This record gives sequence, structure tokens and C-alpha cells, in this order.
Amino acid sequence: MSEPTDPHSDDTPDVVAAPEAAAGSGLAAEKERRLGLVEAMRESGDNPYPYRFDRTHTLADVRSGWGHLEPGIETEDPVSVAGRIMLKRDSGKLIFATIRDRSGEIQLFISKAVVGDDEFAAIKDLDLGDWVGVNGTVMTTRKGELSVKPDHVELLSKAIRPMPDKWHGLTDVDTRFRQRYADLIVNEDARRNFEIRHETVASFRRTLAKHGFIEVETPVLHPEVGGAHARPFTTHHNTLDMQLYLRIAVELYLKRLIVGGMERVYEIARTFRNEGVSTRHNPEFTMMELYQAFGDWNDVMDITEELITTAAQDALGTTVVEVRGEQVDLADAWPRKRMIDYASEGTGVELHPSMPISDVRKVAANHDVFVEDRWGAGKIIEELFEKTAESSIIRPTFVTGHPVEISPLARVDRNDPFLTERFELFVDGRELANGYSELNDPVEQRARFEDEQAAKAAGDDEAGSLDEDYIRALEYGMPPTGGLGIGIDRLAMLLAGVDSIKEVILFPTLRPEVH
RNA sequence: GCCUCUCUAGCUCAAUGGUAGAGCAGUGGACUUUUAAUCCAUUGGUUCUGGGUUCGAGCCCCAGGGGAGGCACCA
Repeated sequence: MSEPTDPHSDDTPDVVAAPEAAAGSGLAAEKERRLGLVEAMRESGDNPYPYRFDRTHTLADVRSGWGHLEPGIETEDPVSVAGRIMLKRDSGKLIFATIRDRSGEIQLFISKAVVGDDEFAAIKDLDLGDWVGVNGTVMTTRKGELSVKPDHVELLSKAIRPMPDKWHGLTDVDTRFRQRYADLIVNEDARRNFEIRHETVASFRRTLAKHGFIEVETPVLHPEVGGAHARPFTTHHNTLDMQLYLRIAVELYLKRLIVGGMERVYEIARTFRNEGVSTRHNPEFTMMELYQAFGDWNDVMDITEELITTAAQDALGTTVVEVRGEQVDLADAWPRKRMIDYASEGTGVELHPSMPISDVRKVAANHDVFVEDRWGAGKIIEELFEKTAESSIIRPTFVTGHPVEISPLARVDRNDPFLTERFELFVDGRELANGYSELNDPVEQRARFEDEQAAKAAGDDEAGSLDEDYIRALEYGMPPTGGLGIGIDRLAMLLAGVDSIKEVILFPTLRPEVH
């Protein structure tokens, strides 16, 4: 409702378009024409936006029920179907229309003799993009096309705006992401990508339930930043007058639940990181994190393989995916290899976080790896791994044994005090998952946090804060625990075979549209 | 933040610095078994925005905006 004080309400030359302005067929004229049809329906007592429709069959139901019909058969089997008009072929006293619902498409065989002159005229006025409900019988045409022959076609919702090109669809990537609704209407690939994403998440939930994991929800608004190494979004609560951060991870909350005795928990968590946008990064993304009491990193690597392989089978019907042109069977065992071994091979120098920092710096300098003064040997080795090896890991591989310095929440390797029992899963050069034997010693955890605070004081603005409540929780005793995080978006990219994270996020972060 | 590319009708795309076009969609007409239906006719433009060069700019130059890719950032 526009108020009388609305500055635009006095001069409204373009609000009520003059009939002359509706001439032609630009967008404005097209909308005007369709609105005219809406108005005409209302004047004749028909609702162009009725409240509901009784559907007896989805279009897939019709296909599975009658798909075997020979050409040229007319049944008397009644069906009520509904969908959006995607194509229309008008051939005089017959109209062929293709409608689509979520399950598929089917042709309407609309005969003037069957529906009558008045309704046939109304059907002629339907536009591509309109939603219709149809009561009719199932038949096949002479050429064998399975069709519904309507007794009655009812407009369920009038489309005022024309659909994108019926053949070429929508290719402009900007419009595809901004107007995802239009993308989904016309682009089969877009619908498929989100179906794969859905199947992946649904599969995860089934696998996790099978293993006795409980799904939980923990806060999105965090008073402290922790659980990962990233810059947060900051926000403010008015009545509490406190600064809050959108979560960068859910790790510290889920482990509190392990302390509480919940034993096996997971969360499919929208997570936020205040970082650049790229084909692999969206500021908000989804991680599945799980924690399993009495387990360690080996248990967690096993469940990682099971989750992802099962998800591929469920979403694609196969465990074989194509990565950079190579057929990769996810069901093959995934190799495990230490980060320091990758870095050593990549540089030709035997590297270990125990070696003198000056030696590691020399290797870094030889490989053009930038080094901050505050970095220790462990951090530099990680940089060397990323520089020399990361992008060449095509097949799913667990990179293991991250240095303690870069893993403040992971437990020290039982065989090497400089490394942790940690792994990251890499596929196609991308990190897909991260997990470890969880550090549960409150005294050591405090010391690790304090080291991190030192890094923060030295200028690392991605370091977390010292979470006293988390330490308090550990002081009550956390059982030995294995933890895991899987990037759902990146996994969906892998399974869908797309190169941009925006293809698997319905509404990716974009700058606001300018008009 | 930096570099490269890109932006023309609702959609998909053309247009040597010289009158902005086509297909689809739309409109009018023909057609009772079409399949992106076909056939005839036809409407539709702030060429992203603002400057500049030029007799003349969709095209060349500058600035700005959106997007994409790459780099940087990114456990």
C-alpha cells in the first residue's frame, strides 16, 4: 500500500500504463498483455490464482503407469495432473502442450471437440510459464507420445513475466545466479546439481543414523571465535549489548556435547567465513561435523570413506566420478600419506617440524614460499606442502600427520611429539574434509590456546580466542574422541562434476543488483 | 585488493567507425496427431552508466558499475 505521503504517488505516469504504452512486445508490453488476461478472467468470475488443486498423479506416476502403452491407444483411465506449461504447439483445433512438474514432463493433447469452444479459447490464451491443473485421460498419439487428453484445463497460476528462451535456456551466469528461479525453470543441469546435493545430504543422514549418530543444532552466534583458522563476520546484539561472531566452525560446541555424554553427534552446519569469493569459496557454506566418543582418527577416516562413497552411490548410482578427465572409483581404498612426506618429496629435502627453523626457512626461500617471521617449522612445512603437492592430488587421498603448530585442537601423534593424529582429505586438489583424534587434555589444550594467543598478538588476525568455557568443559572430562568435518558444498561439486561452488549453492553470495 | 575477459530486444545471439539485425517468445492469420511443430504477416532497442575522440561511436579512448576466470586471501 502506498501512503498518501509517498513522493511517487502523485505523478504516476508509468504506474498505470497507458494503452499506447502497451503496444508492441517489449517486456513491459508483454506483462501488460498478460495482466490484461488476468483482469479479463476476474471480470468473468474466474480466479487466475485459485487456492488449490487435487492432483491424483505426478507426471512420473503417469509415465510409470502407462509408459508401456502402444502408439495410438486411447484409454479411459482418468488422471489429474498439474504442472507448468513449457511448450505449446497450436495446430488449429488441436493444441499440444508440454507441462512439467518436479517429477518429469508430459504432453497434453487438447482437442477442441473434447473441451468445447469456450474452454479451448481460454486454453489458447495460456502462456508458456503458466501453471495448470488438468483432468483428463491417458492416451498415446499415433507417433507413440504418451499424453494426457484433457477434459478440463484449469489455470492454477498466471505467469506475468515471460520465461527465458525455450530452446537455449538461460546462459548468462549473472542472471542464472541472481534469478535462480529462472535458472531452475529452464536449465536441467541446475535442477540436477541441486538434486545431487540433496541426495548427498540425505545419504549422510542415513549413514550417520545407521552408526548411531544424533543430529544436533548448536549456536550460529558465537561469543568467541574458535574451531578453525579464519576471519569471522562480526555482529552485535542490541539488548545484550555484546559483540557476537557468526560461527566459523561448530567443533567446540559439538565437543562440549561429547563431554556431556552424547557420545556420537553431528551437525550439518551453515558456516560463515569472512574471506574472498572464488570458484571454491562462498562466504557462507555448509559443513558436516561429527564427533565419535571412544574413537580416534582411524575410525574417522573409515567413516569418511563410507559417508562419501555411499553418498556417491545414492546420488549418482555409481561410485565412479570423473576428476579432470580421469575416471576415479571412490570405492577403491584411499591412500594415506603424511604431509611431511609430501613436502619432503616436493622439495627434495627431508623435512620435519623438529628441525631447526633456519633450515626450513632456507627450503622455503628456495621454493619461493613467503614466510612470516612468527611462523614455526610446522607452519612453513604446511606452506611447502600446499605449494609443491596439494594441487597434484587428484584421487581421494588422506594427507596425515599435520604439525602440532597448525593443529591446536588435535591430539599429538602417539608416535611423534611434533605431529598430530590429523588428516585432511584431498580430491582434485581441493580440501574436502578434515579430522583428527581430538585433544582432550584440558591442561595441554590451555597451553595450545595460549600459543595461539601469542600468534594473535604477533599479528595473526585469523587466530581464535581463548575459550575459557571450552576449557572448563574439558575439565569435566572428555572421552577419547575422533572428530571430522566434511565440506558439503565441495563434495556436491565433486559428485555433480562442476567447477564452481556457485553451481551447488542455490543463492550464492553476490553483490546487490543495481537497477 | 590486483590482472584479463565480458555486458546489444524478455531470452539466445549478429552487426569493417557509416540507417542496430536474426531466431525464440509476443501479436494477427492458416492448420485435428504435433515433438524446439510448420507456413504467411508483424510489434518490440537508454547497445550497462557517464564523459571523450570523430563529420559520424554498439564498435576507439577514459572513468564508473555488474558478472566470469585467474592471482592474492583462504586449516
